[in-house]
Amino acid sequence: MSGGEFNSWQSVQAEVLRRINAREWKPGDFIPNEAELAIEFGCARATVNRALRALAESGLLDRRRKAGTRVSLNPVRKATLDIPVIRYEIEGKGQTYRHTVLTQERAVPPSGIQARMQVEQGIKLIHLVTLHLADGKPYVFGDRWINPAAVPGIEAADLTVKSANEWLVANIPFEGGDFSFSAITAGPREAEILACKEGEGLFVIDRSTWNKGLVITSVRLTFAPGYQMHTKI
Amino acid sequence: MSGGEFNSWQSVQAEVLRRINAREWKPGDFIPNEAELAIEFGCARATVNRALRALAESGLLDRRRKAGTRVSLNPVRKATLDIPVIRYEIEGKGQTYRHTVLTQERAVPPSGIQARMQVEQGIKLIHLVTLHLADGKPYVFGDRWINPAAVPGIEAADLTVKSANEWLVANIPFEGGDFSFSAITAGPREAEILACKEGEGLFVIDRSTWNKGLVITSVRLTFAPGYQMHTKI
DNA sequence: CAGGTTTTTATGTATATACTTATAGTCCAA
DNA sequence: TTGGACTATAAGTATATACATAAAAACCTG
Repeated sequence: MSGGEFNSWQSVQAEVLRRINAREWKPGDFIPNEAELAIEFGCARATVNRALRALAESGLLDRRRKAGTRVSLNPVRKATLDIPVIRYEIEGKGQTYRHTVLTQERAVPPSGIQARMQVEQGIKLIHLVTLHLADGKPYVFGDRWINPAAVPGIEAADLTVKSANEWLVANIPFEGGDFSFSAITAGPREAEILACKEGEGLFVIDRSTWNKGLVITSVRLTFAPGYQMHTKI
Repeated sequence: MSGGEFNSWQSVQAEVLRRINAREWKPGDFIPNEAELAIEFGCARATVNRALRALAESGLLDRRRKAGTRVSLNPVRKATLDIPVIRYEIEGKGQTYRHTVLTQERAVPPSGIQARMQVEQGIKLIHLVTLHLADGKPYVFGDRWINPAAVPGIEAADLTVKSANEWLVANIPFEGGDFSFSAITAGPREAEILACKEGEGLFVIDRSTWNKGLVITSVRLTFAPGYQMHTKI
């Protein structure tokens, strides 16, 4: 034992990874505890802790107090994906960005939205339909509901200049958000707005964000055919 | 100054978050350095470091040596999503899981797969089409290519018992993976396998995983209509 | 003043030590 | 045999200290 050349948490992490990959430690196995590993690696326990904590965060190890650390049995892989602002996404591809507001109104939301946003029945919300274009071609359109009670200042904002999303990101802090990703079949409305055929499969992101218990906004982004969201582990 | 009640990195993190949300520190602003915050909060610099590091990892702060720490200008929100094993996903909903192998063959892959998997032209790979069912109904089907050179033992495995994915997860370590999410329009083949109508929008995950420079497997999962992938920030 | 060198500084990390906390396991009593 | 109390243990965290490292800023020098 006591190799003694492990003097950074990254090197400890690499060695632990190596052992997992080499199946010296198999899925489900308990690995030695921090104190033992610290002795073996010739470093402080805090260094081992740092390495193992990072691996646990990425889902490769399961750690529980008193129980110990084990190699994940069913490694629920955690992919982290960046939720970009659409303008940056388009500009990042070297295309020119433009957006137009198709409709803007105050209206009582349909019951699905009303429930999702947890507002009382009959309350009017801001309803905004916008189209984002890349090099002049439809890229994605957003059907968005905003709760004005949760967004001071929204009434005064000119959302034709900055998109609603950008305005909200810049002006309203938020605690969290729900995302769901799915596919829909293009109906007449989607086909017209996105200039695609009826019956095409379209990628959809539904998102709501909230702050201090209030749902700020709920939006459905419907992307033009061919859109891909990409990520790596 | 020197409030002095911040004695855990979580409480420091909460206070920093509060200041960001309250716009005491605005996007783009530099915040005081670790040493100053440690004095103000009445804790050790390591504690401040732990709190700020976590916030930086989640994308809310930008940190650079010597330059300092600032509130992110365009907070690229990072959502982490769990990539589940399909069986667990189905069983987690209380449904019964079953899977069938539709076809299994060794074949030269089409050029797209061949390029993606970085194998030489003309090399035969294992091609596997499987259908996963929830409560007897089609849930998702997988069109998978496996590089046998990267997967010792796959020839001997009986993939009709355990699904290919489960077998691979349990037996072959991997370093990383590419994921992409998109929507397709159901053609005759998809409609038949998934028992849906032609022309419906279907959610699709394309994934390849690799280890030691070799692409192990590349799979396209095509989900039955209505599938949603969910995540929170 | 351009270009390179040195200094300064804020974050990054390692370590020993001490204490906290969750909890698996054990023990005991009803 | 069950269920609650106790205990031992492994991870989790805080702290002071020291040093490493990247990079901005200041300083030369030709």
